[in-house]
Amino acid sequence: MATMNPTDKQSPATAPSNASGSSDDSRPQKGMTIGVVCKGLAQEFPDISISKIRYLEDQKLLNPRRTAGGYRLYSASDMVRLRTILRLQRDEFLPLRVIRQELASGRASDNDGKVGTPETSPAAVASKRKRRASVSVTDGGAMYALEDVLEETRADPALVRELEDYGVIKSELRAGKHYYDETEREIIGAVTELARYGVGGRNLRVFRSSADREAALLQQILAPALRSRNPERRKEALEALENLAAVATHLKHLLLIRDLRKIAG
Amino acid sequence: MATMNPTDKQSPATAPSNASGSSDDSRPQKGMTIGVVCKGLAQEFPDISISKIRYLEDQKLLNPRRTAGGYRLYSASDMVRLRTILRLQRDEFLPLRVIRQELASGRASDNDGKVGTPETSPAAVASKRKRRASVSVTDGGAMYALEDVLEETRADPALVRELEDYGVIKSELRAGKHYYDETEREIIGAVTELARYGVGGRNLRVFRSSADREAALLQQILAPALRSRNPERRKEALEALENLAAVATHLKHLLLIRDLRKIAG
DNA sequence: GGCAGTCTCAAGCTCAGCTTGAAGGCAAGA
DNA sequence: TCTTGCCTTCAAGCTGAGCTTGAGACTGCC
Repeated sequence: MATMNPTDKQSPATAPSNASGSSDDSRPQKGMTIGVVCKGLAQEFPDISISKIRYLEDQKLLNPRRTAGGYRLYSASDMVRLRTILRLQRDEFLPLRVIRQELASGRASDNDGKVGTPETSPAAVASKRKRRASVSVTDGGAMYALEDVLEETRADPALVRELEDYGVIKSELRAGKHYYDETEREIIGAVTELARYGVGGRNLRVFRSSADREAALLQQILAPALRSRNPERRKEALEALENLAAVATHLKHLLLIRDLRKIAG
Repeated sequence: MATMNPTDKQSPATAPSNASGSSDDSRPQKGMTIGVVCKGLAQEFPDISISKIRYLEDQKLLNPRRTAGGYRLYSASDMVRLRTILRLQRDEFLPLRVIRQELASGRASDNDGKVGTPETSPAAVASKRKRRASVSVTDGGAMYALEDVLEETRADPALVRELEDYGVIKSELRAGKHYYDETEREIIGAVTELARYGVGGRNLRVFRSSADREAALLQQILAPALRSRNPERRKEALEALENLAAVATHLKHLLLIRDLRKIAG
């Protein structure tokens, strides 16, 4: 659980109060202070901040307990709620006003469930909205440990190693552990999916090289604007890059489908 | 005009510009001015305004034709697009930046059926229906005349000829006129979009050849099943093919984004 | 020719969603 | 107890998205 918070002070367990530690998780059951909460969320949500958490409370999205002295104390379920809020905001682009309603109406489910919530609602509701993140050129910055990635994607460790060997993915080494950003994680997920159909690691070089070629092409086209000192111009170029990537992907898909149609019929 | 689309709404009722235009509108074929468009959308979107429509164009979400004098002229497909934009904004709370990408990537579909339809059907059905014909290996069969395609996509005729020369698209000749299926039409649309950013026709060979290679790869993997006489097995193989294509496209997009991120700095 | 409709471009406006700073209180180790 | 760092509130400010407004000029149609 290495964190990358800008307001970093890095030390794993600055847990205030003890462990009444009933069970499995090393989570301090008795409630965490706002700073601890913030650090805990920083890896998944790099742009979290203490002031933001306070702001969310101000907006009636949270309501943690308080100590006698007025300190906020966040329980495990507060954490779940907060995580849900941040996910809805980041992935679904919902405004806080709407998130508040979703939560109030019990519609927002958290499929992550470390906490034993019985998950009464139909799964259909949960999967209704798809994840839209990770298709942006500007990286979010969140990092995930190898073990987390493996668990989430249910990928074969050998496959991951193979990918790393082929240079398809590239991890960051920190404190002897591999960390991956969101894109790498999704790449691993996609590759795992392909592997289920029998597409092996060696076939992926095809994909990689064509991606490289296309990237070079797009770069060439936008090179002048990208090199510009003018920040406005640069920002526009980055947006153009994203749009170009989206259109190019769409085009490639269409071409692929067309080819496959020939094959199929 | 001379479309052969089964879902054609050919009702040349030259009714006066009725403000309601509820469901099946009369086709003011030649394009509407911004004021007319605005009034036409006012019932479904009360907070629409002329300046807002212009703003959306400024943000690269629309690109209507112009008269010689500079007046904007909105076609029927412009209207569809605009309506989609407004719906995504109002119902899905998507920011314009994201809507732009959704549209560019062809992901945004227009399922109407607005008023009070409870949509009780399970999500599976909805998402299946949401899939557009042009991304399915089983062709819908609709064909469009060149002139219609040109008008709808606003493509440069020279570009289309170039694409045809490069073998990127292939028309069917019927009664001396070129006809294109839905996929080709979308390919032309995507290419036109790319052309706006300066990606020329000759660059598209890169895309084509990699599509060919990938198609060959997928074919190889599914060849036995595809050759099967058993119709069930064949159907499964076709489904697998579509899934593979979708995942492969996603993977390619991720790889491209990753490369672009390096480029972007 | 006249007049409603439209054009561009720059400036401004509003609101969501935070951030910052000041002035001070709480918790816990030395 | 003291000290140090984390925490508190509150008010003010900032930034970007998403438009609106106004000025001044042009278009298109009767």
